[in-house]
Amino acid sequence: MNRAWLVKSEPNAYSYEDLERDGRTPWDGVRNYQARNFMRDEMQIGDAVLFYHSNVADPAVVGVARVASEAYPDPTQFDADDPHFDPKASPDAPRWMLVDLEPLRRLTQAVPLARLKEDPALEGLALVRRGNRLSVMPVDDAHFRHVLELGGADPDAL
DNA sequence: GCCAACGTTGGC
DNA sequence: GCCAACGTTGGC
Repeated sequence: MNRAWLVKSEPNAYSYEDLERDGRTPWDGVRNYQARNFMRDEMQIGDAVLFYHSNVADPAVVGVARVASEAYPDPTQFDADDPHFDPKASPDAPRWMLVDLEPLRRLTQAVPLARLKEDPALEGLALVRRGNRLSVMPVDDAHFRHVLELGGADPDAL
């Protein structure tokens, strides 16, 4: 049984359209231990991932992606020219792990944060918990299915 | 190990 | 641009 997840991305930096264009992308730059642990320890190939656009006028879940690789070291941690460079990491002792993501399908209707917040069926969804700053988080299967339905997608047809 | 200072996230 | 929430850092 695959699990479901949600990742946040600022569309100015990397949008769902960018993921569709690229076909596949390493989910790099995550520098939070809890988020890393989810990717490193719990994500499995084939898991479904809600793709959320943050830091925009109307933040929303806009598409579904899929985990496309096992976890491996985030190469940006070793690159001194990269903004996500971590001087305390080395190839022998990597600190930050990531997985690759592939686009599955864009939602026919984006599901805005405001909509998620007001829906009693989504109570407990980590994204709408106050003060939540995680950029990678697990999503209950029932919540996942509900968000897809709100977005006009059939959860059984992924 | 405590905790104040600081930086970041992200909604509004 | 503001600011609340939260994680990290570093002095002690």
